[in-house]
This record gives sequence, C-alpha cells and structure tokens, in this order.
Amino acid sequence: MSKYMTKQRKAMLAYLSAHADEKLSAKQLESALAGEGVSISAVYRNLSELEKEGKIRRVNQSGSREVFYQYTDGAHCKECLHLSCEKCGKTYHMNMQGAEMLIQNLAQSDEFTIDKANTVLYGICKQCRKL
Amino acid sequence: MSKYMTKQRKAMLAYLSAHADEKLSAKQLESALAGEGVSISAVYRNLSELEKEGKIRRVNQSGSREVFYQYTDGAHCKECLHLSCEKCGKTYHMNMQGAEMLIQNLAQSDEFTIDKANTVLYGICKQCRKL
DNA sequence: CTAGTTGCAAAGAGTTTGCATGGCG
DNA sequence: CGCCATGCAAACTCTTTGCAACTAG
Repeated sequence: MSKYMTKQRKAMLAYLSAHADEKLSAKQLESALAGEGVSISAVYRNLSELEKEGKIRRVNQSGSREVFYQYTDGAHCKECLHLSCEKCGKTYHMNMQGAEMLIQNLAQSDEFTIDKANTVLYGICKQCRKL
Repeated sequence: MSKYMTKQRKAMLAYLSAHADEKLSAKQLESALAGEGVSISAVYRNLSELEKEGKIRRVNQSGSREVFYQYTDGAHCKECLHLSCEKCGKTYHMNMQGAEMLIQNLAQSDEFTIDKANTVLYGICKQCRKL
C-alpha cells in the first residue's frame, strides 16, 4: 500500500507499538506526536493505511462514540480473542484454550462462526475489580 | 427521565421494538419515520433518552465508524450475550449455557468479569455461511 | 529526479444546542 | 394552563479531501 517510510509514519508506528495494550484515538496520537511534526491529516491518512496493511486495527469503545486504534501486528494477536477493561482501558489477550472452547461451543450449539479479528469482550479486569 | 409520551417518541419506540433484531442508525430511523413527522433532532434526543432509560442500547458496528441503536428492553436481553452477524447485520442471542460457560471460564482462568450488557460477539451466522 | 506524502485550509458528515412554538397531561 | 418536547437552523466536532510544496528512495 504505502511506498515510503516517512518520519511521520515512523513516529506513529513507534508510538502505536509502544502502547500496544492501549486504545488510542486520532486526537491522542496527534498530541502525543505534536512535537515530532505530525499533522492531523497525516495522522488520519496513516491510520487508514496502517489499518489496511493490518498493522493496527480499529476498536470502538463500547458505550461511547469514540474511535480508537490499536497496534495488532504479530501472530499472537490474530490467534486469540481480546478482552478490554472498561475501567482502565487496557487490552488483555484471552488464553487460547478459553477462546477455542468458546468458539467450538458456538459453532456447535448456535452455529455461529466467530470473527476473532473483530470481536472484543468488554468487562472489568482483575486489577480494577480490586479497587 | 422523560415525562411526556409524544407521538414522536411513540413512533420511535414502536419502530425500534418492531425491529429488535436489527441495528438501526439515527439516519435510518429518521427516514423510516419521516412520514410520521419525526425530525432528526427528535430522533437524536429520544435516542439518548431511551438509552438512559435502558430501553435501547448503543451498538457499534465492529469495523465501521457508524453508530447504531437497538431495542433491548426485557429480561432476556440482559441475561445473555449477543452475537451479531457481519453479513446480514442480524442479532442473535447466545444460549444461556454457552454464555455461562464462557463467563465462568474467564472468571477463573483470566480473572476477567464480562460485562454482558456491552459485549457483542461478531461473526457469520449459520444462514449467511451457507450462501 | 519523480512519485508518494505532507500541511494547510476548506469541505463534508454526523451530532448537538438555543430558542421560539407547539402539544401532553 | 404549565412545562416538556419539537423543529429549525446555527454551531460544533471529527474526518476527509484538493492542491501546492516537500522528500524518500
């Protein structure tokens, strides 16, 4: 898709991969990278490019209208389902076993094929529950 | 929250409950109810009211940026997880057994508490898979 | 060099809001 | 009749796009 590795794209990829467990909005990225000379249009354009390339993916916060992006390169992310904590916003990876159990159960009883790439389970993580 | 049952609100509730298995956008509702004299502002205002009252809920289409609403009144909807077909857009209710298994499994192994109200599993339903 | 990428500013799309009018109870 | 809800249009926010200038390869 993209042919050049510009400094803007490099900065975005670096920031996104350094915060791979967080959901980031275009606005957050813009201000985080303001110092490195990345305009808001570059943010938007690169976000769509990176999404098409499969390096990041779009995630929607359950209750809200906001759109976030998250780094998801690598095989691990494509193998398991994701859990998103509604309090701290962090992303957790569901263990393979659980994911497979769920998927098979659904395939049999409800005859529904889960799309792992797009499914996110919302809830409260261990740590936030303790607070 | 709301004090009066206006004809606009009545029309919206009727339409939403008659299409409880579909995800509806503000725009869809506006055009569906255009004949009944419901302005776009009334659509938006009533959607937020109804959401606060728990009669409908917001659902985000996984890949897209669009926002949908769906009728969810009634006990059944609060008891089970929801499946959304990415092809036909229909909503299915996951059987209780499966839901409980998943939830307990997560509670034990990953120590994550699922928020049933906000979680939607995406995939392809039985009928669409056959096509 | 030369085509892809950026920044800016303007255009769009979707949603919210102020205010006068209308209608539910 | 009084207050809430509606309609309209303007205001906002978020995102996309056209175009000239810039830059990676």
